[in-house]
Amino acid sequence: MTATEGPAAAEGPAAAGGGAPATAGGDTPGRSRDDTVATVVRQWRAVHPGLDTGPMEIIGRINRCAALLQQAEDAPLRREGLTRPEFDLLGALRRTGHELTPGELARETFSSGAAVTKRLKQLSERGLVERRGDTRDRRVAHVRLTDAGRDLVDGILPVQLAYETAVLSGLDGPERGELAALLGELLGQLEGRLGALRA
Amino acid sequence: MTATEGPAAAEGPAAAGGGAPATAGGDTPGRSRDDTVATVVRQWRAVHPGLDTGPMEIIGRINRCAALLQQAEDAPLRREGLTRPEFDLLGALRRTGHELTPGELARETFSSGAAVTKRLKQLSERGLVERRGDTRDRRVAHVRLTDAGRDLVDGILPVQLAYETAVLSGLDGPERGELAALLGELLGQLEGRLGALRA
DNA sequence: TCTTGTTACTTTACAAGTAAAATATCTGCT
DNA sequence: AGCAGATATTTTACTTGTAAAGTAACAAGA
Repeated sequence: MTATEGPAAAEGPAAAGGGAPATAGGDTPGRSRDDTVATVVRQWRAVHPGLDTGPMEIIGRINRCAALLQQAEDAPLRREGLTRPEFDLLGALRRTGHELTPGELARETFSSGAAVTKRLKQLSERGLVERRGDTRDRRVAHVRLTDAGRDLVDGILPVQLAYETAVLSGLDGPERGELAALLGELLGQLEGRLGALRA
Repeated sequence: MTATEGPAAAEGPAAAGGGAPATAGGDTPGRSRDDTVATVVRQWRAVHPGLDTGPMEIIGRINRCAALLQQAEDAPLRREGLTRPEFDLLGALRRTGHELTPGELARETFSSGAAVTKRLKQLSERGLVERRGDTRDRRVAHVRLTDAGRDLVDGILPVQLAYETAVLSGLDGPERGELAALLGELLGQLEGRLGALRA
């Protein structure tokens, strides 16, 4: 984002900047609840009328949504004494269905190796994961869920999904589909191209 | 997100879950770059066929996009020796155009008061902000940008916006407009209703 | 005027992540 | 065999955020 769209500051007016007005849910009845980003972008435009604040409308909102969603969704996890990164780690083991090495967990989980090391230590102290050394290559470890770990994940997952469904219930079916598709396209591009941009 | 959509783990298939298929840019020529979330959701569905993984497609992607965007966009800021939260704070002062109290900065910036206190300390040591006590109420302080602070923000902002534009260039104009509108609607709902849900 | 409650901000103790260095082990070549 | 360079993971030192307590100052009623 431009200036202020971290989890912290926000940006941009309603739907101006980018391109076309909303396709589907732009100006339906009770919809247009003005979001914080709209206000922030308005302020920026008043101060710097020349700048194209379009990107703020997307990036600012993504960041702000991510922050709010995370805060909200941490609740069910905390009830079970897990942080999200911890749950992500356990979830990676659960959904792949097999053992993973710390390195694979780091990649799967988009976090650093050092962070994974720390989490594994805690999770294994809690009896949720177990590790075993590779017999061929003694540098590598293999991590697997214990029964308790698997049960914990399986118990939380439906609750989380139900909670998420409730959180998204403000959008109707078609809107959710559109949003998912657009985000998927953006994400695909970001994942494919960001390395290049960064260089 | 459900299980794994923090900045860490991801989720869900392409566009299935939610509702309608993509409105505009669903299956155009070279588009459908498969994103990580799609893979993750596929894995979850294989393990738990009964669960509705729809929310993952949105929430997982928002989180992942936020993580990638943040990493990418930190670059221009770091060049100037700022973290994003620091820039957000300076930006809040710049875009409002007047002094703010620490408390207002915390609200404007969506961060805790303690965090603002720390940042202000560092930023004023660097000569980017100044503080003065309120004469009426000696509990409150007023923070303002120094000239150096203002120049720094004004110098970075265009670079950031240009960078963001480049990052979003994978989407065409109408898609960007749609995405901004949908995110705006979601965010409006989240900001208005999350407190209620949390309760 | 005391004193109770609130507000504004800061401090402290602590949890968690990161980058860079450290360890240990493997691979391929000579 | 022996060594140079890669890999896999952990360790260390440090940064930053948070929650909770602490400090200071205001407001309003008894």
